[in-house]
Amino acid sequence: MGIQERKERERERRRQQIMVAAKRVFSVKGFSKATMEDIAKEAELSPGTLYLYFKNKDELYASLSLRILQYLLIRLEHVNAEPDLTPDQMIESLKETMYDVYEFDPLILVNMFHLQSSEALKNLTPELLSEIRDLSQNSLNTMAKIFEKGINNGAFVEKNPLVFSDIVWALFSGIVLWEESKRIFNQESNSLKETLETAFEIFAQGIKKMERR
Amino acid sequence: MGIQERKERERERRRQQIMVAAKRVFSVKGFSKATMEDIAKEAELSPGTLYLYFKNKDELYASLSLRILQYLLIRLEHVNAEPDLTPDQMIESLKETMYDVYEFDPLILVNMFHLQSSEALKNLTPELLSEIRDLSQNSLNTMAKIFEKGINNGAFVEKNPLVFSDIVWALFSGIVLWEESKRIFNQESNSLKETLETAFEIFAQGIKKMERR
Amino acid sequence: MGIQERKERERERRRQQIMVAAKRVFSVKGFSKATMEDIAKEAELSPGTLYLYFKNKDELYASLSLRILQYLLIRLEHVNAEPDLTPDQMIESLKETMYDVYEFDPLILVNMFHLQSSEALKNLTPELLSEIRDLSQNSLNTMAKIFEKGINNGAFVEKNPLVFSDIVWALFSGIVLWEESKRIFNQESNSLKETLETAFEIFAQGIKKMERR
Amino acid sequence: MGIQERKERERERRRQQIMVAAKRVFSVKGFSKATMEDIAKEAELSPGTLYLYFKNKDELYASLSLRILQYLLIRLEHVNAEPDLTPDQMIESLKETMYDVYEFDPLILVNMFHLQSSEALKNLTPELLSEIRDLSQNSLNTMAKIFEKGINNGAFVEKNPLVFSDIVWALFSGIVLWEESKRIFNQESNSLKETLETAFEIFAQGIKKMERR
DNA sequence: TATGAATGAGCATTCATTCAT
DNA sequence: CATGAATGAATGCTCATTCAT
Repeated sequence: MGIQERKERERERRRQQIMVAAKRVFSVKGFSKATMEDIAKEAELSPGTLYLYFKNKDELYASLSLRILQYLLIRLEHVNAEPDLTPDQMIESLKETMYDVYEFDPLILVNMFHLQSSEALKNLTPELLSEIRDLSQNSLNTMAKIFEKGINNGAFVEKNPLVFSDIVWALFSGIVLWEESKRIFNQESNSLKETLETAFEIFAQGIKKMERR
Repeated sequence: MGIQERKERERERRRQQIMVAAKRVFSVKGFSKATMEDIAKEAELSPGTLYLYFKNKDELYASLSLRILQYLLIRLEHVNAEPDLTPDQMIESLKETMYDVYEFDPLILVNMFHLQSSEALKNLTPELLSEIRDLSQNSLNTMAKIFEKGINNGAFVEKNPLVFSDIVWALFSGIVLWEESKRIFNQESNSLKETLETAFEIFAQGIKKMERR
Repeated sequence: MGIQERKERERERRRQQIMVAAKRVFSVKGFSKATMEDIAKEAELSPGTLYLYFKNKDELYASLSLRILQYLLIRLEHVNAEPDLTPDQMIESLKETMYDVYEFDPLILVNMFHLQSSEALKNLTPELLSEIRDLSQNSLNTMAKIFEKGINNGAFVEKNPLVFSDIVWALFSGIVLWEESKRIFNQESNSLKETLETAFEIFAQGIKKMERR
Repeated sequence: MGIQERKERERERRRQQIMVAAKRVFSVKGFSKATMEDIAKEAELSPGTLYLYFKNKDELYASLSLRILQYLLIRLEHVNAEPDLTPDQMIESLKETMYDVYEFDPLILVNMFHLQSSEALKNLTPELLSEIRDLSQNSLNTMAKIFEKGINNGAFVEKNPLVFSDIVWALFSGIVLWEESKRIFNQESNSLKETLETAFEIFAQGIKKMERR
């Protein structure tokens, strides 16, 4: 391993260290209320150091979203790679993927919609921006491929697979946000798992072609 | 009309004027990047005036959410009041309600999740907070009642009506957020209407009890 | 009584009403933290009305000091007018005057030193400013005359009567301020009356020419 | 000298630099009219820097009072430590202490009564608050001890030493305030030194037990 | 005269970012 | 590379004062 490579590795370790700290802080305080100093303290580094690894606060934030999108894509490709899934198995597999994404990073997902603000996008490097775009595009496409199979083999009603993907992702995001918001407003709430379970079950029923004789 | 009443009306008009301006500004900039001065300018008032009608920035923001929740509740109660809906009609009716809510205030809804931050809740008057709580509770309950009917007359599979309500609301929120975020990332996107249409259709299929002979 | 005069009287009544309210509010909150709206509410008037009777906040404040200075002068002239006081009676009389001044307006006196700020003086009309100057000058002179008598009839040690006056007034102001500040810091404090009593007793002893044999 | 210690020393220097600037600005403008930016400019620092060393404006202000109280206490303990003072020497010593306190910080003393506002106390850290309390308590007690000696050895009339202390402090504060206020109102004024001289002389005469043969 | 809604300058405080060490 | 003190622009909010009614 060359010295160059070792350095690169070391640098990556630091980045991760910062991102882990940032995730924790953003989760608790939200994007705006979290300060760079909070994050620096959590990472046991000084504020200045953060700027050696991330151009600015927005970029640090966006990098977190990148990470979860990467994880999502890997999981979806895994589902897609598996041959011979029955429709029910496929939906089940998607459900588990979503649930794992949630476990991987429950609160960042909630906050990921911070990126919606076109103001927030202004401070991102074009590279990071397009990386995020590509990743989410790829995730959607992979999901669409999964549904395409189902349609092709006659298991699913004929619909645009891309719309199916949208609905799955929206369903998932919506449920996470919704549960979270109910928790905060202290309203009785079914567990995320239960709601997710039911939602996907309903979804599965809905897209299965009912056999008629 | 008494002088008292006239004043009250005038005051309400001003509040609306401010809220309309605030909605526009928050929509474009998001909560944190929008300044009170931005909003004042948009409303063609001075910053100080805003504080005559809203205790602080958070409260102004929350008032916007209140408005849409009020509209939602009214629409849902309307659906619930209609007798003799077939399952399909009911789902159709819900879909239209959601779509109208979106038209009523497309972007605030996207941002409504700002309220999730428990930090944001700190600056709200308890009255406003409980009003928001009650409204969303009532909306959920009304939606649940609608599903209860469907379950009772055997049209729907037996499931907790409250979970159904959650899913509808989450589905809706999720789709709006998702479409919005795709628009911002410049990804090709199906129209909101189309996605909503399909999603509710799938949902309807999923919860209907299939008659077999 | 002419209509002109009646109006003048009415105007004076309003002024007094405002000053009474102002005194109460300034006493509780201090000059800076008291707002014109606070005072208006206390006077059951609107903020705008205050400005019909007082040019600005500083002037309203200064008018209060004027009132107590007027009261002080009247009392001192009374003491001076009394013939044939023994040294002890004279000091006693001064002590009571000071105590009554305190009772007349305990907290404004404490705050009267707000006027020391040369910034505060900038907003006063020259008339009001010179009125305050004259009144305090007169009070001092009257006090000095009282001491002059004591010196002339051999009862007091020979010293500049004006310095005596200064000391009396400073002693009094200091004690009031000091007691007040100890009260706020929750330190055990002798009652104002007791401290005043002792202080004047000491003062009397100090300036009396002790004749023996 | 360790690096830790050097930093601490540097930090203390900055604090002093800010306090010196603050003293100047508060003296001229008074607490409310002085802005943090004024002080920053005077200290040739930026506004933000002030907050690295003082929690807020109130705390910066209170720290000034602390300093003078510390100086007072040291001087008083010095007086108390000296053995074999005659009554006259003791009073002389107190007078000089007071005069030096005035020289040390003439105008802050005038403003020290800003702390009387219970509103002002709200923003202070409990630590600072209790430090101020303890210091003034100790100063009073030390002064009381000084008088106790005088009473014990029969030189002073028998009176509560604490009341004596109160009077001395009040006398001093009162004179400073009074001189200052006369200066502002452009009234002819005896010099502080002369008034102080006379006042203490009178005080000394008043508390001395007159020897009779 | 009296009102009180509206004003807008003013200010304390925060915090992302920089840079000398 | 790492630091963390310093920066200073930015912003929410206040309140003395005005003025149309």
